[in-house]
Amino acid sequence: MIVQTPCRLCPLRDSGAFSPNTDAEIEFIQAMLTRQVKVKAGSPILHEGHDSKELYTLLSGWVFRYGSLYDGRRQIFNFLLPGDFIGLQHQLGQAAPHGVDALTDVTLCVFPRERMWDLYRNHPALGYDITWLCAHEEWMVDENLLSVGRRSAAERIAMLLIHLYKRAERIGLVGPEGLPFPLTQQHLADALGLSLVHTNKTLKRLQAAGLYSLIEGRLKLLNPAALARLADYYARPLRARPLI
Amino acid sequence: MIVQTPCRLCPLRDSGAFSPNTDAEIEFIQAMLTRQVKVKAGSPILHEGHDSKELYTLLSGWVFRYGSLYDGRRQIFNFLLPGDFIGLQHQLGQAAPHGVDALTDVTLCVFPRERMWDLYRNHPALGYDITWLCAHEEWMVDENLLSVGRRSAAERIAMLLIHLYKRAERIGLVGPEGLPFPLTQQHLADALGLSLVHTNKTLKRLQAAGLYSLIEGRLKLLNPAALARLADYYARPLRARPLI
DNA sequence: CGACTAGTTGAGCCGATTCAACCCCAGTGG
DNA sequence: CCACTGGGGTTGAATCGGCTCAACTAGTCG
Repeated sequence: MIVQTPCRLCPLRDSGAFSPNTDAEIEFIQAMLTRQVKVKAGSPILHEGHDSKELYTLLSGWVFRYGSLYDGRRQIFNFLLPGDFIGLQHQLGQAAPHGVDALTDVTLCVFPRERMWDLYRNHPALGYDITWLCAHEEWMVDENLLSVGRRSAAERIAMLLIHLYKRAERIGLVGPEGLPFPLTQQHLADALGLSLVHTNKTLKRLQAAGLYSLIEGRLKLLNPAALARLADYYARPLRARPLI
Repeated sequence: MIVQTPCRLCPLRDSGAFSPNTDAEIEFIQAMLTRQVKVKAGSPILHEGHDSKELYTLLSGWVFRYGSLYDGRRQIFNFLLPGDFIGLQHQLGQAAPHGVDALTDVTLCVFPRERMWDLYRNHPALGYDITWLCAHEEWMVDENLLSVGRRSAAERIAMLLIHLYKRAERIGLVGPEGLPFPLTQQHLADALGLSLVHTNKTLKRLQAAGLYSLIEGRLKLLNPAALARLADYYARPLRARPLI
């Protein structure tokens, strides 16, 4: 498949959420990019237990990372939004410790893993950025672990809704009608460490309490303050983040 | 405080668990090292909500990383053993999203954060290694999240015991009497997302079933196969890991 | 000798789970 | 055209794993 837009004109960079790169860096990224691929909603991107020779940047769409147990119990580790980087956790030649599935139709920028080394050598700033992205993702998993380990069902839901909303807002995904929200209740349950039924009931309770609305697949936070209080959510100062 | 041993002779490197570095790299690390510090068991190393200008490599002792909620509920994200790197998640000038406490008496190698940039520029391989360490730590948090989200109490405990034991074994911490095990039941509970009381009861059940023993602070896995089955644990192939 | 920390154990309760229906809607194929 | 199917969502009932409360032991430290 042909690359539609050159990295220089990457639509993500317009959102203002990402830190600028030098022309040389962008050129290098462009040269490293082997192709773009589209993946259908619901399809796997990386298989649990297989290795992959590629890394991806999520250009558009939603994706989630998960692990599972032999009997099918599944835990979603985190959700990835456009601009996020996929595949760092996989050591080359080693089985993937987790799976990655497309939540919506998705466009990916594909990078060969063996070029990574060139990146670190030729553009140390980009190497630094990749570490940043990795640390950032770990922070998100930490947050989720704190939720699953110590928050009640309602608190977990509040946290997840706020957090996803803020992230999406940052990259310009929130329109006047709210945020197009592709998660099913099963996804929520799997991310929160809850059962589907209990997720549903708690969701309804929060909705009835007027904390949020979800109409025609669009999420609105009707009472962000109450949600934040419930979740014990603190907004971290927003700053530009790297984009590879 | 004076640095006791030069990095070249770092005792950790003898365990065979770490990948070798070139002389130039080790020299660079040595030059970056500002000092070594000792921290008493139970003392904080990084404060939740404060920023730090330093990074650390854990030279000896055990440490844990945690987050907490306004009312004191605490979740331990992971435990760090000698050779692990501390402080990546903190953005410079940004409040730490988590705290790090010493579990035992601890020795740390201290690196100034502002030298990181030099490291990436002068020794891209070391930059690559740091990314590796970060990805590895994220993987451990993933594992823990899978436990807390989807495993039963007994399964969680089995998983944690095996995992800690294997990691400690790898770096030569396991002696003929077993593994010196510094965690209290409160630590276990906080790591597993369980209450102290329930952790205690489940622990006793597993012990009575002959799966492990913990005498005089030393852990032995009496029935590793049964533990692994219970936890749905798969050993990943062991390979040398970077050490900074 | 308190005072404090870590561990142990029982009783009762509750949040979350499982099981089981049922609804709505969008495909899809006869 | 309609019957059938499957995915997503909703709801009630019964159950249970894990929680809280509470009391008690053993060891250690000043």
